[in-house]
Amino acid sequence: MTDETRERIVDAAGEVFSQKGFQQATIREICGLAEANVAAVNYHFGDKETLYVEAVKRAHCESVPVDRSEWPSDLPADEQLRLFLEKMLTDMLDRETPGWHTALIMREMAHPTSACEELVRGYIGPRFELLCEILRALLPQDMPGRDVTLHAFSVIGQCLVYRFHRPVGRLLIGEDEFEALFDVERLTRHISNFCLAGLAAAREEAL
Amino acid sequence: MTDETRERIVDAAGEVFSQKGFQQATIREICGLAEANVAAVNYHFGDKETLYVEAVKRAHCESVPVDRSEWPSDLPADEQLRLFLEKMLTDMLDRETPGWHTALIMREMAHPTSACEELVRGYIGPRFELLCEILRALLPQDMPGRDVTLHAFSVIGQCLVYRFHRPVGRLLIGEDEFEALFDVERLTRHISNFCLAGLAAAREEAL
Amino acid sequence: MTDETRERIVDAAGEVFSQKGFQQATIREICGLAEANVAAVNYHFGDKETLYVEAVKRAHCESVPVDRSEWPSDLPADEQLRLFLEKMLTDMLDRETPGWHTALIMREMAHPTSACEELVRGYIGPRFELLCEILRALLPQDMPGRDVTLHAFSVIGQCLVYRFHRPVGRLLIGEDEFEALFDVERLTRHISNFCLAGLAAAREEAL
Amino acid sequence: MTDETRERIVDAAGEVFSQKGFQQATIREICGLAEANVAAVNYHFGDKETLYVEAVKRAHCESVPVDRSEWPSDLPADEQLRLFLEKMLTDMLDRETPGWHTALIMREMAHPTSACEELVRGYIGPRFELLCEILRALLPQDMPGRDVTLHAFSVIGQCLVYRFHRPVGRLLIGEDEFEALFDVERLTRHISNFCLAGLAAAREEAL
DNA sequence: AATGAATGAGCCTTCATTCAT
DNA sequence: GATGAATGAAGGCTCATTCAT
Repeated sequence: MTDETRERIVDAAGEVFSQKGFQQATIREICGLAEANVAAVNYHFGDKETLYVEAVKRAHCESVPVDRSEWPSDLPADEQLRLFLEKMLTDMLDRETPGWHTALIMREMAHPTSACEELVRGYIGPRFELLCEILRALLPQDMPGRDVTLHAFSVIGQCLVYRFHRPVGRLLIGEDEFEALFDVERLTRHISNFCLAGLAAAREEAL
Repeated sequence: MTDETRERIVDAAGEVFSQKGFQQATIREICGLAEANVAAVNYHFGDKETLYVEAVKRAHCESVPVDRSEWPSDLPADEQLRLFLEKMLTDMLDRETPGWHTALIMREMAHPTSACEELVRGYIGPRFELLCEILRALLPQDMPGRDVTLHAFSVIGQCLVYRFHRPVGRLLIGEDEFEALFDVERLTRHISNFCLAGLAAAREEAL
Repeated sequence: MTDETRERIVDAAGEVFSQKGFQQATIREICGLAEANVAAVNYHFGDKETLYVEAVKRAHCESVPVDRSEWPSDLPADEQLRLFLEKMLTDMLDRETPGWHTALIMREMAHPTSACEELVRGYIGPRFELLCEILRALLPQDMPGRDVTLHAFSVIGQCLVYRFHRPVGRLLIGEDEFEALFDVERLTRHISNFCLAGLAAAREEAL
Repeated sequence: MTDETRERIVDAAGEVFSQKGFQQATIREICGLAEANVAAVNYHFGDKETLYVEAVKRAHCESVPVDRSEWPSDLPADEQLRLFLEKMLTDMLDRETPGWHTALIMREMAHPTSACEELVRGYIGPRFELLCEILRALLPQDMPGRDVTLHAFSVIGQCLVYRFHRPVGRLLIGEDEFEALFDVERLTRHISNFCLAGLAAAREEAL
């Protein structure tokens, strides 16, 4: 009850920021949505930027953390990759997820601000680490870290493209056609197959 | 003389828009760079958005077109893919290229506006078509178009990630480490190997 | 405990008001300095202006009063004038005096507010009266009060100029040069000599 | 006609600034008075402060300059001093003078801003120089410059007190009584007599 | 008695746009 | 054809004040 307004503002801010970005979003709109006074932002956060950082922070703090103790590390590595992709694609593409949390994180990935550093530390970093570990099990043991990284980016890039270039994709192959691709299961299958083949080739080449 | 000003404005607009984006760029800055009057934009283009579209248009019109007659279609398909990747990565990553043309196109890919449609028609589309044709030669002939598209996105996604998520990448693995990856030759080699393995696997699976 | 906060606020207010003036000072800064809540000002004083008046009141209440019983009225009038000037200049110019009391009074003299009336009654008035009495002893006995007043203003004006137009003075004759004048002894000597000559002339003329 | 608005704004700004000071004056009020748009200030001057400086500049530029060639240097020095005082007091006290020019200059003398430096250079400085020259003719020739300065401040101080401490004066001796003193002729006579006696004493002492 | 939270009015500034020449 | 001048809407922010506890 006491800091209900503060909460409402962060929530509204996340909503608006995730849709319009930092510059385009206005404090007035945020406060309108939060049914709060414009001055409340200044009171609770100091300024617009701090509010933005706060929203980003909440976005990743309230996201399901990568709990390594819960990760099925005993699964075969290829299954782990499949699982990883499924989770990642679900997070990014699932239109059922109502909140603005992921949307804001994604926006921050495209337009990093001062909030990005912490986002990388607390959200992106751990996930990236996990992916690298999985890949390492699928790659030659003596492969230099840099090459593992290249593979990780290859995996990630194939997912991100659907999130960040959706409008271009819709124009490119037709709206319906593109939207039909937004099927987590199908994409998971395709990308994991595609990647596993690439990884296997790297293994063979190393022999 | 008469439309020299117009030209200067479009050029300055491309410069500024590509650096700051549509909203952040101001007409005053553009006109300052173009040594023109603030009112000139509205006089010549009507409004800011039209000027933006004009700049995007020029960006892709003056880009080297994908001249299919010049494309070495007689090369082996895997060589073509390698070549395609090299060109794409060079365009996107080469810091030597001074102009704003590519930068603006890339920005439009991330934040599509009304200008995007034409950009897809005149710039992205043809390149995407070319890629799909190359891939079709490397994939089972009876593969449905939708699956070819999936492969095309897999190829493109691996390239775009370096362009659009550079800041995150730098934070993720360290500035120097990440910049060291920005080597067109290395990336071309990695991505083409990775993709060719994936494509080969799709061929085998179809047997 | 109960009105300790109140005291702290008045003290902080005097500090801040004396440095920044009424408008420029903010309740937040005052309360920050007093380690009190922003609402405390309105709670204890009603509004900002009342607090200001309170600070001015304390400034002159806690100032050393002109205790006529202690004033060496038996001294020769010219010595009394010299003493008066020395006290006045010391109060106004002595940089050693740390408190905000005089500073606030001086500010109020330059920008009178509603607090001024009481300040005149309790602080300035008595001092002015004393000066007039001293001058009357040095002027023709039948001189009209209005002319005595003129002389009093002449005396005061010569002192105030150093307090209120210091910045201009520094620009006018150079910073170091001007600051060198800020020597109470020197100024006392000069002004008293100057004035005594003027007073003597008035006496002679009256003969 | 062309920059009529600009002129109107400076004029209105001078009016408002001279009455309310820099902080208290609002662009809105100034533009309201000038019948101009708020944005016009930004267009013509960049910001509020620059406008203020501009107003101060005009205030002293349009003031009657101290044209040394027109100054009656052949008059006896005591007559020159009388004349100087008359002019100074007229400028400062004459309620007939309609413009805001002097009022703004006076305000700047009490609360110097960045505009003060130029004001001293172009307005106050020359007048001060003139006064010093006059005084030098009335003081021992070998008197150190610093002591001449002291005398100059004594002269000026007696004038300024009527301008800057009028409210206190009114409270001190009664409104009507004080306003009755605002007679340029009477003040000129008193101050010049008072000063000439002081100067004469300094001469005699030097013998 | 005292305070953290919230408010509303207002300020300076910015910007794309329009107007008058 | 082209521009300097002017505009109105809006934005972020500040501040004294009030409210609810």
